[in-house]
Amino acid sequence: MTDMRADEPALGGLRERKRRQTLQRITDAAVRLFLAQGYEATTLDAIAAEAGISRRSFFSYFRSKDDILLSLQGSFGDEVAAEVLKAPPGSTPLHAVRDALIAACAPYPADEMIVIDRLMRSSEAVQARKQASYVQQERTLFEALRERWPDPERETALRLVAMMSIGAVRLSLDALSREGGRRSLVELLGEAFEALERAI
Amino acid sequence: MTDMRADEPALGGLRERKRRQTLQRITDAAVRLFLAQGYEATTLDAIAAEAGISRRSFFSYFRSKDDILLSLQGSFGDEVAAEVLKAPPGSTPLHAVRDALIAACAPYPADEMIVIDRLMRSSEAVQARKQASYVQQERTLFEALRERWPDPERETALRLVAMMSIGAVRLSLDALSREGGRRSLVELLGEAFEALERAI
DNA sequence: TGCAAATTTGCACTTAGTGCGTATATATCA
DNA sequence: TGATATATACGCACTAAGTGCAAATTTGCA
Repeated sequence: MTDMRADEPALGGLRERKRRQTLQRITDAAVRLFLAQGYEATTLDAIAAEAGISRRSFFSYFRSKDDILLSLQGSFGDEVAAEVLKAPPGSTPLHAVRDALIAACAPYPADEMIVIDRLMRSSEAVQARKQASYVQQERTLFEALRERWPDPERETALRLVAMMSIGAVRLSLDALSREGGRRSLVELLGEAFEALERAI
Repeated sequence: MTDMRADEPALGGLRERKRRQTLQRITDAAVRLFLAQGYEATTLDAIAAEAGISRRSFFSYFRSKDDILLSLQGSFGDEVAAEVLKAPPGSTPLHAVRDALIAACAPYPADEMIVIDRLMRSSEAVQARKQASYVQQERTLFEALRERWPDPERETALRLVAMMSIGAVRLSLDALSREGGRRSLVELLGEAFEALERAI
């Protein structure tokens, strides 16, 4: 389990490294238990024990049990927003977002996404917070779009682009889970945006 | 506080009537306390005491503290869906939804909506579940649309219509709160749909 | 009135999450 | 290297939400 790659020579001091390791250990332990016994049935005591820390210390890594699952989502929204800011001149907002999204999704393996999605559905509270995070991502995306196309006249239109794009992500992820991964997320996203453009 | 109107001659038996009264008393008590001390600072013990019931009985009226606030939203989504099913022949899906939404929103007073919205923002969990309820409403709306326009070819387009419509509701409610009620929800909804149609 | 069903309640329990004080490990600098 | 500051880990006691269960009370109805 020596997880240090040659090209990442132990970033930060020992303190930071240990912290990252512990964080990973907690996440791994939690996901293992969630898959084995279900989310609700897994107590924080069990997770802490499995990760080899005290119950109290858990809360210096996560604010709540829900946050473990939510952290699996990563900082997807920010990546997309950063990409949108770099959209080449002449491109349309919708195309820029589509390309950014597809580029950002491509690296993630579908089966992992499906597992995470299934886990998240097992808790109503987590599921709800996931929906809320879409709204947050929509906001982030809108801010990026407004910075890239600052014309005040377009503001409402950009709000709609953000809304429709995040909506497309949502519909695509739903479809991915529904279909059990028969088609890739990139493919589904492409299709969703195609439908979007046909409608427009 | 005799709350019986002449045209509603005590629906149901005494049991049902008392139950509705108690439900109302709990809601009133809770909202009063939330406004006075804030959501998080108000305990279930306090709500139960204020409503004149035991803490244990509270849970035979609401599944959780969050549910009190969520219940204030009403069954908006179902009303809209029912209205969409009755859309006149020849109307387009987007117009049908727009009209249904505007009709359904009209009766609710803006200031009340703003108060509820503000209360909901005071709890992250409640706010999250509110976003989740939008997703649910989107699903309900889509089902209604598919029933009214059953052509399988249009299914994806109808999914998008549902998404954009609920999105418009979300953006309009946000704007209502942001503007503090200077413009009515009906007006804001109309504007949102106008922008939507311009984009299409 | 008397019996069945629904409602209310108290009590004990589990779990999530917080505050606080202390011990221990790591970082920094002389 | 050693002293000191700082971050981390932990134990303990606490609050508050939510559940299961069984007894007590109230209501519906014959």
